[in-house]
Amino acid sequence: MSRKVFVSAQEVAAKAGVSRSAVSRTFTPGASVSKETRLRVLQAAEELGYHVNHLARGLTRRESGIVCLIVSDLATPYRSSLLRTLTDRLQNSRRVAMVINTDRSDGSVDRALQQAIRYRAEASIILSGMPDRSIIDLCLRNGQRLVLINRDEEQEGILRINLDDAVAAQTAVQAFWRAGCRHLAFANSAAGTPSLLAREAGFVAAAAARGLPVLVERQGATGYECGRAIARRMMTGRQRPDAVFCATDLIACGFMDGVRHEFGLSIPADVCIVGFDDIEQASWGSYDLTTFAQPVDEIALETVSWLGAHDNLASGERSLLTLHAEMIWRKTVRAG
Amino acid sequence: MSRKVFVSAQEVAAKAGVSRSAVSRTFTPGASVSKETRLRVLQAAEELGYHVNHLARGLTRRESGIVCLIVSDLATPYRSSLLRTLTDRLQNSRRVAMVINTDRSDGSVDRALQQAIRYRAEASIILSGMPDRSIIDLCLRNGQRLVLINRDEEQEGILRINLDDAVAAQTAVQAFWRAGCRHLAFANSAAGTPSLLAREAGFVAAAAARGLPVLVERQGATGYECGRAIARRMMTGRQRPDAVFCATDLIACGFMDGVRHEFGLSIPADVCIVGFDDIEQASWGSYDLTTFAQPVDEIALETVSWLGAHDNLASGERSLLTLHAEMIWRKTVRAG
DNA sequence: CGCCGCTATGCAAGCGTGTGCAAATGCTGC
DNA sequence: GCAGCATTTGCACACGCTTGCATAGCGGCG
Repeated sequence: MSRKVFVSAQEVAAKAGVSRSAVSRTFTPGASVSKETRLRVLQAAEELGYHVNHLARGLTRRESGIVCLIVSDLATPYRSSLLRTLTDRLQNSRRVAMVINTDRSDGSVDRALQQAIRYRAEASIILSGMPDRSIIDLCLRNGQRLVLINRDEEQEGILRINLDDAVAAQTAVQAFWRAGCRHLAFANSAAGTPSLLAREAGFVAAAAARGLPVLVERQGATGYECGRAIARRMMTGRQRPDAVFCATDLIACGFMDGVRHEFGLSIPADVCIVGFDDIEQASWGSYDLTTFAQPVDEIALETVSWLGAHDNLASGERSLLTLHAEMIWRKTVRAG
Repeated sequence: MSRKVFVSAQEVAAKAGVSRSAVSRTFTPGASVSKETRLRVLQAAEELGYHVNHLARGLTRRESGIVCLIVSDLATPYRSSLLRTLTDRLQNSRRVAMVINTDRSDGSVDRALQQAIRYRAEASIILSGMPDRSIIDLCLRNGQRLVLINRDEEQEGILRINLDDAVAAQTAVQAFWRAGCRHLAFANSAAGTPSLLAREAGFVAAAAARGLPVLVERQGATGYECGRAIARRMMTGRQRPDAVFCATDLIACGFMDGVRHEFGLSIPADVCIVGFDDIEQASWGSYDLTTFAQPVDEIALETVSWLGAHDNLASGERSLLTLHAEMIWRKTVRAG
């Protein structure tokens, strides 16, 4: 019944009594059509239910309008909120998002990426914490523009968006100091992601500047369970910290739950905590976590605006963007 | 530099010393090519970095391999986990996911959907709670197959996947009853989504079967805040419930935080709680929520398997699938 | 009136593939 | 050696669209 397939520009042209070119031009912004024919075409198109075939258009124009989002741990609060904002912004700029899930470690990632290349995606945005070098190469070699979020890769034609992790870490140290904490610790995962490492290094350095050592713990995959595991280790250790900076809000949530429910300690009286990301759960009553907000909106904005700038000629184009992560004060750090 | 654009089958053919058709057939499963030429083509393709252009292929084959995921509240735990599983499953079946974000209420949704139609997406999967009727129509009218998840639309050529919400609700009532609770309540949002309504109705009916009335509260948008608001209302009301079934885990989390932190009550001693979805946070130490698990894997599996069955001829095809939501026992309901 | 310049339109050549059809090739059995 | 058949290959057209080029129309100006 509705298997009547699709309407082509040809049919619209026939119905409107014009040439196929006229139809094409009607749907091409900036083309030369008279007001009158444009109207007739639009009406005919409306009646027939015509939609420009972007496969064909992409073929001739050599630009597909497809942007590919390469993401791992998609179901994680921070990632999913970034994904939401990006898809929203992209579709508001007349592009469309194709998402590639890199959770599996078998060959399916490569296969998926090749899929994206086959669709001639114009750009890839990599949200994945640790994209293979090979993925990046593949994208570039196939003429895609590339945006890396929180990732360390220096190369031509790619935009990197990072956060001022070191500054944030310093702010955290300062907050802890004012709260009277002198036994600092850092809770990290074993993932080794650049941004996580940067926070850790920044924290250690800022603490050292005040003459404070830092107990660093790295364990497991970035997430809630990792926080709980670290809580167990730290709180049974010889020297209990009284302030811990968690590399991630998820880690912080796990850490807080561990500290409270397994050790009966209270926050911030016994131990102060600061997280990073400002995921939704950080604001929930059970946590009320002081943390640093990922400037998700800004990231998305800068990304699509960079995609919009087609002049990828000058290799001197500003390719590294460092955004600010603002501290959100809640209740897990004692007032100074 | 890498702006050398793309390699076409023509070039591969030249390099391999065969006709372009041979190249095409090499990359078309089931086509007739001799082992020998296939090998030569593959090698040439490898060296040149050739990737079949799916825009062109989609054009002639009249199937794009694109599946469109229409989703609202993408950053929500349940939605994002469903999205993750779906993208994974899709790309494992040689398809690719295009996501359309319907959070904004302005025209951008329609625009985005039209975008998907323009790419000749083969199917749309609607995760959005309340898709406009017009969206559904548009998809169908353009020859897409349609999968509706937790949604009530009876029509030809579409697959509906629902949960046995009523059974779950009945199970919840039973659990509450065994725990000795006699003052039941249902915490719902004002969204009016079919599945939410089904849970509510099922709960009320099952309670009535035992002669128990149910205090029903509907408020705001589905989410954490909604749960907190309802907690405030219910706990200041004349008759405090001692058992509440929350339409969603997010609502349950908000409700629990409200009950605990604003009213100092304890769970499950003072009030038993059951949620729905089994989001990750439900298993966190601060909640340890007894809830019903969305069979996310099963949903994704059924979806792509249905997409794989190309015989959409018989209108009598099984188009409604009711999956089971299993109860996950944790700590928010007293043992029977 | 003739020419210029501008805008609107149509023609036709692509864009990179898939695929039906016919020709070519190779193999088998007589 | 030849008919008969299966397999492989190439040709050429189709898919639906964009766009350069040429042409037609038209108003203005000298």
